[in-house]
Amino acid sequence: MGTKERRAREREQLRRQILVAARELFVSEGYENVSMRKIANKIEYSPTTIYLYFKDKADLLDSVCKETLLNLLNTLEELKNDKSDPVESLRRSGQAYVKFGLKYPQDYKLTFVIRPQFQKDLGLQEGSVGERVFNYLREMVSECIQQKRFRQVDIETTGQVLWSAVHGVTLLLIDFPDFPWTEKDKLIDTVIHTTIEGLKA
Amino acid sequence: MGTKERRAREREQLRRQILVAARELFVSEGYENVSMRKIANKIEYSPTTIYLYFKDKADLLDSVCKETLLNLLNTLEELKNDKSDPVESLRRSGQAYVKFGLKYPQDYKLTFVIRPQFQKDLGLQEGSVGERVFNYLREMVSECIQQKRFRQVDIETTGQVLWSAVHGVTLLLIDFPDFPWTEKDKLIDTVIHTTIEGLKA
DNA sequence: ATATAATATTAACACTGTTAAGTTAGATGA
DNA sequence: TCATCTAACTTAACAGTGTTAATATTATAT
Repeated sequence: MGTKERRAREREQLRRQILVAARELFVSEGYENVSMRKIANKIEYSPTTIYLYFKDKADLLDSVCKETLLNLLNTLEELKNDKSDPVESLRRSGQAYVKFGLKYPQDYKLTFVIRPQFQKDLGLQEGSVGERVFNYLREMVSECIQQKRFRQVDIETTGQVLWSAVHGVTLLLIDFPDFPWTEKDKLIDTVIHTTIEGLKA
Repeated sequence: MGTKERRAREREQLRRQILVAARELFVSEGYENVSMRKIANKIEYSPTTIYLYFKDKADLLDSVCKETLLNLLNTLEELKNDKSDPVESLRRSGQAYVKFGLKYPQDYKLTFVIRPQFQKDLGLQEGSVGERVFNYLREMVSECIQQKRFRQVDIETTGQVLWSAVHGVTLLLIDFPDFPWTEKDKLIDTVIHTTIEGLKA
């Protein structure tokens, strides 16, 4: 009597299919240029079927972004083996963060700019992926402080400062591609280096 | 024979009326929730009249944002009399920038996030207001370097680093109001202070 | 008064997100 | 086996979108 399980599996499969189609379209055409009908066409279902799996378009976006955050978290945690000095670890994490944003610029914008516009009250709730990402940052920072490599600043503020820096440079590079930037990698390096220098003991 | 002038004046008046109505609605309801019909209703004209004054909705947004940039520029240039030490001047400019963004969060997002999404190729063209804002930053930075208060870094990169920092913290505070931030002013201070410290000689 | 130019409106097109009602197919129980 | 029930999906519709073309109105110039 595995029919119940099979049904559940099929259900999950279609849900994923929708999610994949939605992400592809959001990324290639931009959230506001993607209609439920376009997504439906892509998966060869009627538009209203999507509503059996997601509350509305914003919910669809929400799910896509949660996946993105999970990908970001995995990317960062791959660096955790790195047992070099904590400041160098933090620097690499910053690099990885920006690199992730520039590798998937549309996903990054969806997650950190578009989503907050539609989904209010995402204040990093208990156990969310967003919280886990920020916890990662906290650990990195905490290590630097414990080892007296940074001056005695509080962990929260320091984490937020670092986040501001990498978020800022990532978004600027994405949003103003025609601005006469310094060579990209140099700019990213300098942003991270400058911030870290400013935090040192 | 001042009828031509009067007509031109009236034309400009209506143009401004549209612009004001559009900004108010964009700010209170968000760009994507504002329809041409809503704007038209507000000024008691038919929707299509707007198209006699603006190419399309994106053009309307564009004009609103140019105004915002001008306001930002004026806000910053008021500080120019400030003949205190150049590092302190720069710090105050950073403060003013973030403060402006938080005072008009929707306008800030329209200008620095929404507009680039619709208006491609705004790479800081010759003589634009955006260029003038960045020039302001260049001057501030250049003064710090000339007086040997910063180490010998190139002006462009330094400017971009500072912009990244203030842009980042501004957007984060706007987009994630429910995040457990350090006390706002302290965070802003720390972001700017840290960046400047990292640039010092 | 009439022709001309500028300005504004009406009607329409092809879309949008979303809901309510209706249909179909497969599993369940007798 | 047959009726029933239920989950999955679709059709039709609503009120709204940006934008264009054609039309109407108004004010100026001749």
